This record gives sequence, C-alpha cells and structure tokens, in this order.
Amino acid sequence: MSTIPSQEATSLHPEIIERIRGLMPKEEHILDLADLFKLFADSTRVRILFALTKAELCVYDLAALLGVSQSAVSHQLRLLRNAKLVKNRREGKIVYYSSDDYHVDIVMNIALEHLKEEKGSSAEDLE
Amino acid sequence: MSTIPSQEATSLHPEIIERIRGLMPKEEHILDLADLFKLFADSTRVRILFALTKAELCVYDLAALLGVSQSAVSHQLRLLRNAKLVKNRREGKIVYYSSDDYHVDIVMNIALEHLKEEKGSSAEDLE
DNA sequence: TTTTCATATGAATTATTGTTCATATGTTCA
DNA sequence: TGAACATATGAACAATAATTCATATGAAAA
Repeated sequence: MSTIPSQEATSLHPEIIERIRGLMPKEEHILDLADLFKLFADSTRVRILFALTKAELCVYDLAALLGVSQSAVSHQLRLLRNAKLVKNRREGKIVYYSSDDYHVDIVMNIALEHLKEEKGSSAEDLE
Repeated sequence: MSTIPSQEATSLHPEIIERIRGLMPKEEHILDLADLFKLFADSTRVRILFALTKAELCVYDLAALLGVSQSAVSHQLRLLRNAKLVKNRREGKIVYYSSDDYHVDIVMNIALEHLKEEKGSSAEDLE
C-alpha cells in the first residue's frame, strides 16, 4: 500500500494547490481520522455501537443479538474499547459494555440523514 | 465473511435482547451505514474530501496535492461520486470535482472532536 | 481445589480493498 | 483527420482486516 507511484502527476493549477496545501490537516490527524472511521466501517461494529447506545449489554447478549460468535464480538469490542467508543465494567463473571461517547450517536444520525437524501432523489422506500 | 458460526451464543438476558432487537435499524440500513463510513475509512479519501471542501479541483490537482497517481485518485473519486459525496463538472478536457454534501464537513469535525477528547486524557500535543 | 461459566486472545484462514499498470474514452487544438 | 492531453476503467497484485478455531484467563460456585 505504499510504493512510489511511477505515474506521477503534476498540478494544472499550482497556485490553488499551494493554497489548499496550507489548509490541509497534518498527515497524522488524517490518519487518526481514517482509523476512527474504520471502526464505523463494518456492519458488525455498527450494530454493536447501535445496540450499546440503547442498553448496557454483556458479550453473550451481543453475540446472541447479532447472531455472531462470542469470539468475533469480543475481538470487535476490543477495537471499540481501544478507541474509547465503548466502556465496560465487570460484575462477577459478566462484563457489561456500554457506549462511551456521545459523538457516536450524533455521527450515526447525520450519516443516516445523508443516506435518506441520497436515496431521496430516486424516490425509493425510506420508511 | 459469511459462514455459519459454530460457536453459537445464547443470550444471558433474553428479555433485554428482545427489547433491543425491536430498536435495531433494518439490516439493509446498517449495511448502507457501514458502506458510507467505509468511504471515510481511508486516508487518501479523507484527504480528497478535505481538499474538496476547500476548493473545486481537477483530478491532476488532487493527484499532485496528495502525491498519489492520477489513476488512484480517479478510482477513489468514482467511489465518492457514486455515494454522492462529491460532484463534478466538465470544462473542456478538465473535470472539476467538489464536495456535494454539507454533512461531510460536519461529520469530519465531530470526529476530530472525539479524537481531541480521546487524546486529551493523556494530555498529548493537539495543536 | 476443582469445575463451570463468561470473556479474552493468538494464529490461521478467508474476504475485502487500495494501488498499480496498461489501456480505453472523450475532448481540444493543430 | 491525427496528435496531445485529461480522465476513466479493467485486471492483477499486495496489503488489510474480519472471522473462526482453539485455548487461555479470571471469577464464582460446588
């Protein structure tokens, strides 16, 4: 994913490019952003995030709800935990997970809005 | 990515699960959401989206700005176009791209906020 | 302390995806 | 028309990432 492109490109509008270059976020921040969105880019994780904004659930509950293995859920929860999108607390043997970030709900809803508008043009069923 | 899990899970709290199940969005919408976020989950596309909220740019400009091949940019632009996140207009030989959705800017900024808060706890440089 | 239960994790496998190279399409200008 | 230029696209390859299986950890109950 990182070899030197041999088909290099030279800008057609160098002045504009220079101006934009000054406005771009630092590469580090771009990577962080992409990494964060990667977490929303998988249907299993989206469903986990959705469920956890509605209730505090244990791993087995999530596995049953989503119809995937306990292991798969656990692996995904670790990713979400590392990014501080979900938190957990232990009660005896059971570990309860819940949403740890109000942004999640907001972002999800904005995304759903975009989808509505996008499909709206072709006047499909939206419900 | 879709085989039947042999390590099946049974819920520990069936009543709660049933309640949540009723609140979950349709599978179709979940998949659409994940697909939409996939578009934000790549640093090249994030940079394209960022740049296009600042100015209208042609393919060569973007390639030069990002330091990637014209082909790579073009492939990515197609994905963004299909999702109606960017639009384009042709002027002679040149095709100008620009942002086609105000949500993009909003979502990006919310995500950046989350990152700030996430890192804030470890008091790192944020600038 | 042994057994059982809930969760976590490592390694392997499979699926997905981004980039490259080569080439096609479409537009302008000579 | 043909040459030159800007962009688009198909196929192949390389890199990532999600799931599975097997097993480890950690807590409670017997």
